[in-house]
Amino acid sequence: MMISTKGRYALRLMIYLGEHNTGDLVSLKEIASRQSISMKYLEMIVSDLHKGGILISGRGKKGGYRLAVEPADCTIGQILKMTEKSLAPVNCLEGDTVTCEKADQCLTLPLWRQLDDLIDSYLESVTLQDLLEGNVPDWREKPGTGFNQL
Amino acid sequence: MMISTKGRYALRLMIYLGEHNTGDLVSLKEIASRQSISMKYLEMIVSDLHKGGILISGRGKKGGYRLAVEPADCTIGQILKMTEKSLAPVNCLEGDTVTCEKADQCLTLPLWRQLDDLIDSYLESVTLQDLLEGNVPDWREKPGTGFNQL
DNA sequence: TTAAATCCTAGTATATTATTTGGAATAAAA
DNA sequence: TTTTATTCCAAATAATATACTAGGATTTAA
Repeated sequence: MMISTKGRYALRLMIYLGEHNTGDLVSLKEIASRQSISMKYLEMIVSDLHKGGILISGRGKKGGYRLAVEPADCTIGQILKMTEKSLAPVNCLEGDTVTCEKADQCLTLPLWRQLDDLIDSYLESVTLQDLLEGNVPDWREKPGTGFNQL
Repeated sequence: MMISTKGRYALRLMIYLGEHNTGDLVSLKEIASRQSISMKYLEMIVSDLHKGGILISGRGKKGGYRLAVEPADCTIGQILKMTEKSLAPVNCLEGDTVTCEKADQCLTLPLWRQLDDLIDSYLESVTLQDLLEGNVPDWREKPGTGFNQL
């Protein structure tokens, strides 16, 4: 499994805020109880998203969070990259450069690179808005359009 | 990371056997030393591949392993499914059926299904022969052909 | 001044992955 | 027939990563 509960919770949180995108702040307490997620765990997740700049927060009583971006401008890839350490399908591709000394003779590395690129491209092609609308793009559909046209 | 060292070692082992595909048996000792992998760890991996029917083994002195299939008929997806518990990108999709009670109202599930299908399709589109030739298909190339035509 | 919230750091429990240990069974070679 | 080199099998342990909790400081509206 490549995407942990942390990333999945982050998505569910972003969806919740997208569904309650009125301009008012929503408290973690509310989200935690509605989504049955530990509030303390959510705090850590929200912290990542806040630092990533896609959430606006307000402290003190009546504090909480709201989206800092338009759902249509926020990709799933962006969200997951803020919360997951890495989206790479293999260890070899974590970090910016491949450190393995056998990299230049490795017959599998090109495979992992392709897979990594494929996954990243797909996740960057889907937006929060798509999820909110229940309109997740089908990668098989309409060859030459949408994802296949990237 | 979705693919563990176990799966990566399995691929490297299959590649080694593909490169020494003479009909003779190759011992784990040889593979372990050439690939710098613990022999005892390889034993477990080879056991999975053997049970999966893509290796032929011989016991006793002069024993070892060789491919039971043509490299062109053996997909990377097949190999990885024999060694990895699951190739699913999220927990939710492990096992045959989705057990989550909120599955029918989950706005993220369709996304995970698409991603899972995309990954599986790509890994099933690449064969051991492709890796041996250094010919890993580029999913972006030639829209409507190869992977894009699936 | 109180209450309800964010914010921050660190600790712990759990699960998964990686690897080792120890040996039985088999078969070729000496 | 004994030795040696191998596969085969089950279980134990070590290392790492993930999930979650604890405790409290800070902020702000009521």
